[in-house]
Amino acid sequence: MNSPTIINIILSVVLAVAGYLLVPVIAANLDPSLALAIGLLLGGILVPIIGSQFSGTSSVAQQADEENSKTLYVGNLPYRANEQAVQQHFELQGQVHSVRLMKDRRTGKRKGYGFVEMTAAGAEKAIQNLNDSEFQERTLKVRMAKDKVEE
DNA sequence: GTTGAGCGTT
Repeated sequence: MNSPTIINIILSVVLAVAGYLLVPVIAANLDPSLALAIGLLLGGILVPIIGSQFSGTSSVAQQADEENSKTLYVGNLPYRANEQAVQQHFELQGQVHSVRLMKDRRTGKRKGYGFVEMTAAGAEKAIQNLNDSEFQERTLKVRMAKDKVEE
């Protein structure tokens, strides 16, 4: 479950060893220990980027909270609503991890719906309290999101 | 600058 942490360590070591072995070939007069340091540095920079491509998480601190998080589908949002307002609205029900308002990739115009990721307890409360409730003159639709691995 | 059912992001 928490394999990203282990994978990060392994990738860091692999990159460090690779740097240790490759640098003498590239620059024969360079200190091998310096190559090891460069390898570790590359690991520290690249691994979080690579890891985020797989798990969607970039911080170890977030993983504990994301373990029991659920994604809500929120429809009928007003076009003028921004993520901050939506997040503050849902935070009244529980801890909000992320808010994604879907917009057209070309024009950037909002499509009027989005996804709110929050704790399981907060998600349940949000559905009960925020579904069919008023938000900036609009009646919200709040449900559990499809597909994505939940719970 | 408009619109109004829906389930998306590398």
